[in-house]
Amino acid sequence: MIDCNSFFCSCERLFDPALKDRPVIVLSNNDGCAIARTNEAKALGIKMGDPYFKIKELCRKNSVAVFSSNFSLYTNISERVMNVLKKLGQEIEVYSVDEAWLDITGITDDYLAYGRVIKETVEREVGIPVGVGIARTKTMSKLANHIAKKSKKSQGVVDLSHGRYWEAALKRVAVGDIWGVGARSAEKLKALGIKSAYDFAYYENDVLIQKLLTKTGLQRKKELKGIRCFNLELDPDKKKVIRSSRTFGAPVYEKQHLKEAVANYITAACEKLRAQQSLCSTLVVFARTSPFKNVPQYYAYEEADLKVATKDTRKLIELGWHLVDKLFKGGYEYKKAGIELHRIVDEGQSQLDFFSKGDSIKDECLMDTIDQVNFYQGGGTVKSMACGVDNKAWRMLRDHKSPRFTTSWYELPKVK
DNA sequence: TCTGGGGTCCTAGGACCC
DNA sequence: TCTGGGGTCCTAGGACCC
Repeated sequence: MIDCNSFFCSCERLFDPALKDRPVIVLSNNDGCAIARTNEAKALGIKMGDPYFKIKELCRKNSVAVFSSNFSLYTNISERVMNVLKKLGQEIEVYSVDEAWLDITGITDDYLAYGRVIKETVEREVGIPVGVGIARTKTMSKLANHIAKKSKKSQGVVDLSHGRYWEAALKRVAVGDIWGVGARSAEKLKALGIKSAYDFAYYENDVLIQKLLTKTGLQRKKELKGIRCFNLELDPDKKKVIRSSRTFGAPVYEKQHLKEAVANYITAACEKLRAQQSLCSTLVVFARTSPFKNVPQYYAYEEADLKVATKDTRKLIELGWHLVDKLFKGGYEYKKAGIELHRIVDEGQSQLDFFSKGDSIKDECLMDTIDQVNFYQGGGTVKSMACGVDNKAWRMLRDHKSPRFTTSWYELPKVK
């Protein structure tokens, strides 16, 4: 298991060496809360998910470098990391933007040394620091990675593939830090006297564990003892749900603005839908007021089915607007809206309807062409007028965004 | 003024079938 | 006195992940 350290922050540091040793944080959309922190920032007491307005003063006093999230940059750097990793193992499963599992079975007889090679290679070729955890199962390698992050002595690489440090490792990790054991499960286990990963692995009543934590919970327990239950997923499944939602930069009061936002979200979701060669036949639209604000609250949710599945942005926008008409109530401060595409099926496998038509060849060609134009000319070059022109009323706030150094010709770093 | 976004898997229970 | 047995599909909600 290879995991990038403070990934988003490390991406920002990559293009500004002066940030080395300085505390750095990256904020969520709308500059809402902290979603990535370097160790220096963690040491200042900044927690994951802390609202920015609450820590602003702390950041100013300690000259914390603050960034809005810059996902085009992070995604691109992530691809580079994964490409380097691919060359270093037999098989790879990219687990998230900053994590991957690599199968290094039989590549070496010294896994610890090879782990260091992996770490050094990524750092040299991409410039992103990583931690490496090596073990026989996914759950154990996650645990090894967890220790690699915490223990200074390990220098970022921990090998638990042999028995030597295995017990000690289980004893030093709290049960709630096991991959897949969240707060709720940890609480239930505590009631049984299980505190460490070691207690968990050696708890004798498997039937009770399955009852409390379901099948996957028991599988994780087995994995701690080296019994493999989760394999590398080399061919990731297509998405079964595609969601797009945003908090607004400013509250929205007008139906027309809500419709614009919804049209934009549908556009983004449909691009993903077409990219995985799927169709969908259920659309969900929701909108809500801010639960943090002392104003009249309203949560609205509507869904509708199409007779025949589609990937045509225009059809779904039309349906989406219809749903906004149904759910909109005036007099509320809308702070967030979103859409979901459900009942997703593969192209060519959708159920036809005797009386209604699916997407025509012409529709499909139009969508393909728009996707290609937007790919080569930049997102949003061609879009539906339904998406609005300036979106000023509700657009996201991003006051601290770094340039898209690696994905926009206009924002390339300058060399003096 | 002010608190993110996008996913997956599992289970129980309802509804239905023969 | 007193009404079987075996199965599937779907959905909502819980829990978890990054």
